Amino acid sequence: MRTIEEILRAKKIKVTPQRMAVYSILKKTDTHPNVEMIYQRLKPDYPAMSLATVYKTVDILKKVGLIQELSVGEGGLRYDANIKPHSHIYCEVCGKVDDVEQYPLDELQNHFLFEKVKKETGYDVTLVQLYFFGKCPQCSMQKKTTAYEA
Amino acid sequence: MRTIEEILRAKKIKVTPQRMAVYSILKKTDTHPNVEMIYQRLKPDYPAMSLATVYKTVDILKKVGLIQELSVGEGGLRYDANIKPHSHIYCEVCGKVDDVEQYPLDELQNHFLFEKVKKETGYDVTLVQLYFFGKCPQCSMQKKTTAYEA
DNA sequence: ATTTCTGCAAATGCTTTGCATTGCA
DNA sequence: TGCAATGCAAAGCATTTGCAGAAAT
Repeated sequence: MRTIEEILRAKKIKVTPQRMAVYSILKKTDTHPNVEMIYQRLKPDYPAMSLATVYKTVDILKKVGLIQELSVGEGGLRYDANIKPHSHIYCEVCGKVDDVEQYPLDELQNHFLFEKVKKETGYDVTLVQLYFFGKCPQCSMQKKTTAYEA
Repeated sequence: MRTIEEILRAKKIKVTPQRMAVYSILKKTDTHPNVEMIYQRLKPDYPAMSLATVYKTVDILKKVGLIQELSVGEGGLRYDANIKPHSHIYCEVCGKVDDVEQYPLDELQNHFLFEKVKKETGYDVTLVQLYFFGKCPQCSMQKKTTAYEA
């Protein structure tokens, strides 16, 4: 089991406090933050940290395979340090993203399915993402108080 | 079987040439274009058409349920008039999006799975999207001629 | 006649880029 | 010391907005 520092150094990528900080934010949350959210959580401890650095850092961590990128359909992207296969669910009301362990993504992740898809499409398949969409418990409970109320 | 015009009028949405044109572009392609691509294909026949109108139109068609929106991880969004459950595959080299019929998305779309996910997450689940990622046949064949060549 | 939509242009907001300075190795 | 990364500010894009004129019902 290699440390993050070892993984980075092995790829000739310098280990900096900013990079470690971004990774540690992602490692200790399951809220799937986007760049702006990561930046805001970093600010108290790293007041000098630049948003551009967060953009560059998530790019590097993604390329190295330490984090995964999620595209839940908001325009922007979200990040997750949990790289075990698992799927996600997006609340279309509040924009929250939660993990879904229930569905056996391993089954989708397996070689046999990838081969099946390759046979149909001709693509070399390397990754699969499963997204659910709906309304989270908190938003469902919320009494409707908007202009759209019936 | 209601016509698109009827569906729009039933929701008090006016039927305009621009809206019909956007829908017809999507109806006759399986390339999952984004807003800019739709705009470019529309231009020859509708030189006065504005990009803003395309943005507004896909939004309306999506809300009405005539088209679906895809988020393949480029940042932007793509559109598909095929609203039958099916999954998609994205070429990470050229950015092409193809349909995948092979995987039985119906199975994922079914009530039982939605209930299972609801039981775990508490979410009211309304939609599922399955995305594959990889390299398309054309890009695989392409002799590597970039600076990154080995 | 009324209401909604379109097209334009401006505004907004997110992401990237260039570059001097700083910091890791 | 040498190379890479950071932080800043500017630039670059994509998307949204406001509104006057045009079009649909």
